[in-house]
Amino acid sequence: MSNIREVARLAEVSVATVSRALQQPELVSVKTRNKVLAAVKQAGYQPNLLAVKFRSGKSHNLVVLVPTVANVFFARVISGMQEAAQQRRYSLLLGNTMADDKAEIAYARLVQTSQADGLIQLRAFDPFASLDMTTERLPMVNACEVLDKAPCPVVTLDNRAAAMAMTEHLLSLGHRNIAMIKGPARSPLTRDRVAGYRDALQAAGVAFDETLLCPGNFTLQSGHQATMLLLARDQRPTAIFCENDEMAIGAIQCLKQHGLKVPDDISVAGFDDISFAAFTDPPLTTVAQPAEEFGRTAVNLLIDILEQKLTLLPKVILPFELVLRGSTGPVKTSELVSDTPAVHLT
Amino acid sequence: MSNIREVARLAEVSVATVSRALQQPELVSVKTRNKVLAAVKQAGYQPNLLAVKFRSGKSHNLVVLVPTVANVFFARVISGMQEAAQQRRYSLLLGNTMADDKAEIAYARLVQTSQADGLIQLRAFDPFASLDMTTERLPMVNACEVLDKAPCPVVTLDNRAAAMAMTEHLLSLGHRNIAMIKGPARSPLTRDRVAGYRDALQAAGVAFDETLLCPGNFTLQSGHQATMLLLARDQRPTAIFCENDEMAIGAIQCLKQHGLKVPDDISVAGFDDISFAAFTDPPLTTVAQPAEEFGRTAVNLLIDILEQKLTLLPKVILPFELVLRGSTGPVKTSELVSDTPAVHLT
DNA sequence: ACAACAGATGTAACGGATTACATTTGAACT
DNA sequence: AGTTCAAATGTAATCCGTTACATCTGTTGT
Repeated sequence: MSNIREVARLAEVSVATVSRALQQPELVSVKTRNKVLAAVKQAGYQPNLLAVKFRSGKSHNLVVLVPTVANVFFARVISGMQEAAQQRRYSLLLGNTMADDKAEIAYARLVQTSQADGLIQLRAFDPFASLDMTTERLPMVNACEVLDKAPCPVVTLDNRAAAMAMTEHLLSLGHRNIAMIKGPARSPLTRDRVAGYRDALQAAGVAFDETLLCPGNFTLQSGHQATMLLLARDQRPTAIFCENDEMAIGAIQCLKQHGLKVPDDISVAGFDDISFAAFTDPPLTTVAQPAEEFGRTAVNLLIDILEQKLTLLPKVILPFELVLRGSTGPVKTSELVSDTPAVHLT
Repeated sequence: MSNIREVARLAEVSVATVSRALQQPELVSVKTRNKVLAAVKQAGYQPNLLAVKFRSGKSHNLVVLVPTVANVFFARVISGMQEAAQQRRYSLLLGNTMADDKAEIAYARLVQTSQADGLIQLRAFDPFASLDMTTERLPMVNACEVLDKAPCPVVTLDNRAAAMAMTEHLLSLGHRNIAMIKGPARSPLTRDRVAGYRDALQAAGVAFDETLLCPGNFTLQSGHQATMLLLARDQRPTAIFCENDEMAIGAIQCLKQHGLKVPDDISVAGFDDISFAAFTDPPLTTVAQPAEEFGRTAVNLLIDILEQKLTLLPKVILPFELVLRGSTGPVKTSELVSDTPAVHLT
């Protein structure tokens, strides 16, 4: 690979002139510039950007920590990141961490060792916290699943309000016996969605029943399994609110396998509005999140920090939207009579 | 950030000794090593890997060009890549290119400018070909959708045989009027799958009908749209073979919306075996591809080339598997009588 | 004709780690 | 004690582009 000295030799100028001709063309004469450009062409010269990065101390890389790219929602977030990063001439180093703390800490080291300038975390975990930090805090943005008191800017959505809105929708259809299939117990995201669900129940004067909360892990399978448990109950729920669409799709399949009709027998709602949500049978009622916008915002925020265009650490809250499709419907009157004696007796 | 000189000063040794103590511990005395390690700790020293990479000329980064990460199949491929890359201590620079040649060429420049050591392309396009190459060929591996005469190792699957196998399955169920929803026309992948489909028809003595080939673009929507066109025909197909699962899911939804039963009225088959395939109603019959294995193999191959563990350029062909689920079934006898007079008349 | 000054170009230091080569240290042996 | 040799360590060059500073060239004004 030819280097700048080779070009300088061919153009019969100094290396400084070559560098200037390519960086700030207005600083060299037209004649020299042409000579240099000709030499560049002749030598097939490509500046070694590893050298440029080394000298400048900036890698122009961003680490992205994703619990799993196989999740359709995260895939959309990554698309958005990609778009923003490309526009601002940064590259993304992808870390598919399977939500493993150790793996995330290993990726965080890319920032510590100057291989990346900053990090975007899509999970409620601070990988820098466990790094022996003699230095100051490294640049980071936390998006989607955010830490309660993140030491960095966050991009999130009012999960509590969103879950409340969806629960209110189900309540308005007459459902009183609403199950929720949650995410992993420790996640603040899950906690907030459960809180929103409880808010809505409370506002409607419906008693909260802890046993209607089923653990899941955001996969199709876990939605299926949780639904099996719900169907085994003495008193079946009339609606199931899943914390993401994958689990909702798993739930719908389980219900059908047991000969139940959605929404006639049981309503199902999801969260995220992945592309498949509009293609289930019936189409899935869900909470739409602006996934790509999450990605774009997180990247732009991080780059703003890196380029010092930002002084304070903002908290961006993106809007959600209730998408009502066919998987939720009014509770059956027969259900009210047969399955919920409490209502009948009052 | 402290550097190696700082550590050398603290440990009262030379920078060379510090470097050796950290790289090849057997070359320094135990006493010195301990002094150095203490100094490293005290200084909070982290080697600047940008400097290491610059000096070594190896970035230990690989560019991955993906048409779209939002596609579930590619998401799985990326997971596999990630896994292999991490094991061999490489990082992945993700390029979500939307199948845009210009974007891909831009990413290819990362390799040309030493920011990445090699490139993995998941599409049938050579981004290096359009780069003014005074130098030799840059390291690349082509996987999944491969070029006909790729100037590099490829990892692929016998798409022709796979499509033939699935078509044979449909033929064995009595279907004679089998539509195919294709991918983009120019893709060799699509061409091969169409060829396999034709092979099977020919072997079974069934006439090939060009109008049964519908263009699609691998999205849910395109599967839906193509199916609309098929349903508008005078003579409806009794089976639809889609070149990926997303399109098959779109097709199933469309059929249901028109009051048709799958597979009783029309059978549907897909390709890829994405996680959602097992959760459709009915579950989707499809061709399983070892997606993660594609990713792992591509990465390992590329790294082998980079580390010169490979002399010739191999072509790896991974196995496929027919996954028979509920979306395909025997053709209805009534169909044979009413809808396919050609069969009746012979 | 000369001073003053801007514009163009060159020289060399710099960034941080690695490593070839040179030098020192110390142990083992006669 | 002196020689030999291996082990340990140090010195300085190197990777490649950028840029502060120095120098040179040519123009303008008096």
